[in-house]
Amino acid sequence: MKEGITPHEVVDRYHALISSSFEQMGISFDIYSRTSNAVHHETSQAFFKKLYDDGAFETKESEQYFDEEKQVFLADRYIVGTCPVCSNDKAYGDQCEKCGSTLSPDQLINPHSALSQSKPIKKSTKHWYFPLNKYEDFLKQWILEGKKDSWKANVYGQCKSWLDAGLQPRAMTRDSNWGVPVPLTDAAGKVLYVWFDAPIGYISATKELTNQWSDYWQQEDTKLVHFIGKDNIVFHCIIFPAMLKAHGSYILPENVPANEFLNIEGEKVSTSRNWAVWVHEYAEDFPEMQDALRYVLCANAPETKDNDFTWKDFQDRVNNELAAILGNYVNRAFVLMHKLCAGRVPSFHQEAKDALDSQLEQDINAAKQKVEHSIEEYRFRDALFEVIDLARKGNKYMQDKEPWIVAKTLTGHPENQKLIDNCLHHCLQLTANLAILMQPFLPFTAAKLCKMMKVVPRMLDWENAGRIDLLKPNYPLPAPEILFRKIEDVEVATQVQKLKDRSLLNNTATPKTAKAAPTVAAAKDTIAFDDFAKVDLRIGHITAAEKVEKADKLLKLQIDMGTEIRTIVSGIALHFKPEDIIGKQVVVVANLAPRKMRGIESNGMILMAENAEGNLVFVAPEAMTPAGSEVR
RNA sequence: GGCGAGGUAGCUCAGUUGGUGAGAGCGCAGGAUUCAUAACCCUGAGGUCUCGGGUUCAAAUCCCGAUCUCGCUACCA
Repeated sequence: MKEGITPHEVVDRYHALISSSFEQMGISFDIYSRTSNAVHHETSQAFFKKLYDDGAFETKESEQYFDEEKQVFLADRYIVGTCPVCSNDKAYGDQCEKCGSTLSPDQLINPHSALSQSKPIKKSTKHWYFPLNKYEDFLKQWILEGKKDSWKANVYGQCKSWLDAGLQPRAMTRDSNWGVPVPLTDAAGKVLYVWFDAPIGYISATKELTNQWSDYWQQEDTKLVHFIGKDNIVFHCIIFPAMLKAHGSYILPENVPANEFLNIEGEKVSTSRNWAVWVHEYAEDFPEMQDALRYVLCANAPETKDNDFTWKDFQDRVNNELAAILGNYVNRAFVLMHKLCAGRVPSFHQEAKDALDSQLEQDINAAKQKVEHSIEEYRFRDALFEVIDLARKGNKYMQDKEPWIVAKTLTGHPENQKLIDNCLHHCLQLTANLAILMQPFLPFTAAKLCKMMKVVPRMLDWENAGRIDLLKPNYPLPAPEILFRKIEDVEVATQVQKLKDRSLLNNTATPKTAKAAPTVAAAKDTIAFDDFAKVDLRIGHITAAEKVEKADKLLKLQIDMGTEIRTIVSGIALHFKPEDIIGKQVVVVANLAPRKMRGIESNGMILMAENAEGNLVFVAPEAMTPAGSEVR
């Protein structure tokens, strides 16, 4: 949290920003709410109370150390005291780093708070645990057996992974002052665990929307579907359903079609590194082109695996699919109609109907079925493809019929006007169908088409799809407008450059870390010089490095300390290859108590700088400095 | 390390319960055309379906092993 801004103000700001971004892109919600509302507090508290009254929770009460000065409960590692085993007076509540003993805070002699140095009092704290393990059988049956065929492989597999590993009771309360208070008399200073109350927020929002909220949540024929990213699967598929089951009067999710991740230009999206395309900036750079972005994001959605958004691909898809296939189709249909049919919707002459006409009618109907089916199966990529494919069929139909060629025969054969009429009649009806089918994906373009076809928005009702009598014959239509303009090469280059420039800027200008840890002091307390002087910092040279087996993050380093070679285990394996760091200078905390990691004793610790992304940089002297040199 | 999801033409992806010579879109090459946003339409080239074993009359599809990518998880003070 930045200086002087309350969590509530942060929520306000982002709620507004995100809300307006959705609006700009034509994404609307029946209710777009937040969990800081009163109705949500009531709802989630009532939910909790119901489970509580039913005895669904297990409480675990424990005497925990409490810092009276800071008014917070202290996590084990924020308690320091004397180790009962080796008498080290800097032992932590969970472990003594000198002798490596695993400790509990109670074992410490003369414990004190690491936050304020004050002597913590023992205070009893109680937390309510939801015994997920008791719902394992239910979840296994419900998901592993019941959802095997309907849920996506990535979702099903992730759930199976959790269930096979075995579920544990999970604390549903926290000691904090931000959040929804636990609705019990003996729970002062406690709030609901965020993943307990957040999904209940869906229920709260429904209540906010309508008095009929229970129709959405308590009727057997309601389908509850969660559209989420893969990082939220466990909460929506395991924890929330178990909660709903425990409560007893709610329906369970029908499906949770979680998507994978979307990268940008080959890199993970990161707001802190500013590797992102911001909606409000897109809106500025590409005015009136919301549908272009909507199209590309949907056509390239990570439905089955992680995908990559690139501006080049954006350009290709907009230019080749939206502009050349869809936009151009509509345009040529309108232009031809103006040239060959006097600017009016031509009649269809049954007597001149041929096989191509019948085929097109079938195609229109089939397209509706396919789009519908795909949407119901949550296959939006496929659905969108079918929309474009229908335009493709329209282009082919027009090409096969060649009304502009037929027009040249009119002087000798005036009856051929019927062929032209039939062709354009169908082409226009197909355009109307395109408007309906594209509406869920490209609402701005659908609206534009309505205007061009001079029909009311109601024509876009889904039931109208497949019909070939949507436009009335003899109805005069205006000149067409261009639906999609092309994206120029320079625009692609500009966007890519923008992305890179900004991200670079962010990397050099240390971003604010946004660690949400309210019970932990942001800055450490002042220490006396004597305390600092106890730390023996030295320059070391890495002489050897190898990966530690069975540990992804650990490297076993040999460090030349001048007088000795030390073994230090460090959690940097994800950032550096062993062979690349040999010879590097590092700053070593030389008098840190030894600690065993993965069975290897580590004698000291090397200093690294870490940015908000968790990227590591060596802290080292600017110039070559002999091993063993002191750092002060 | 354990677990999950992926690895199919240059790119993005389809490939139902194993079975007619492996598909689509884009890109590329060639052709045709001009109503249209140098758009559309036609034709074509391109893949030892990540690799190695196995089961089978038959495997992209099933089994075992390896490898790469992403995620969850453990180990990082």
